[in-house]
Amino acid sequence: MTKHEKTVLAAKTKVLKALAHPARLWMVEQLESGERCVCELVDGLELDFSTVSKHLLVLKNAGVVADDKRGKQVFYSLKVPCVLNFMHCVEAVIKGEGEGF
Amino acid sequence: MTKHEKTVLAAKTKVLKALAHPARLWMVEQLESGERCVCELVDGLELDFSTVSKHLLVLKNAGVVADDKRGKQVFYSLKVPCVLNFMHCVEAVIKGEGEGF
DNA sequence: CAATCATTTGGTTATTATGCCAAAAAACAA
DNA sequence: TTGTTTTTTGGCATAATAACCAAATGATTG
Repeated sequence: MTKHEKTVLAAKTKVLKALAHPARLWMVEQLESGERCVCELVDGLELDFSTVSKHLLVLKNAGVVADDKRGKQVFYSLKVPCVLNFMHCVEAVIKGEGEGF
Repeated sequence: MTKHEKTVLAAKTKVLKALAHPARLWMVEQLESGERCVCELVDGLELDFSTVSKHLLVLKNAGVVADDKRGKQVFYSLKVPCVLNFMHCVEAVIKGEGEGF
């Protein structure tokens, strides 16, 4: 494996890791229907404000979401909606349909 | 969030976590062009046989790959090829194309 | 059966991730 | 300015991952 291939692999992995946590995946799914402020996400999850904030940072660093501060609130939005298409495939895995898609 | 929603989320997360490691993702990509025995995957990665074997177990438990023992060798194959479609989206994230797909 | 090859399992250690609390910032209101 | 609201940051304890080595298993060959 070349150095470049390793770099590409690491970059892909970073995105996947960002999505690979229930709280983060839930937030990404919420953002499918539009932006949300941090407080709305905290309400949905049963986690500390600081914890949610850190999860959002992980998603942001991976390039999955964008943040926009307006007044006292920070609104997060989905930068790359295609990540959710994938979930249909994942659902196929879950249902054990195999060979799908 | 209902108990059922949590269960679904955990199942999706399991698949994503399985893919979210460079060695495992690399192996999945290799399997795109057909089954491979463990030894072939060990050759490509610079990892111990036992480490590769454990990574394959993670992928198997997540439902992403299937194993088939034939003679002394165990062949792994991709159960759900659609996981690779997703990588096009991930590549869009990496390139910072945003808004893609 | 003994020896060998391919793979898995068990155990240990190092690194990374997660969650909470407390405190700092940033924007606004009084 | 002082206080209030919203979010982020720092620190710490605990849990989950990942890698290696050594040993065990399973299938085949001599």
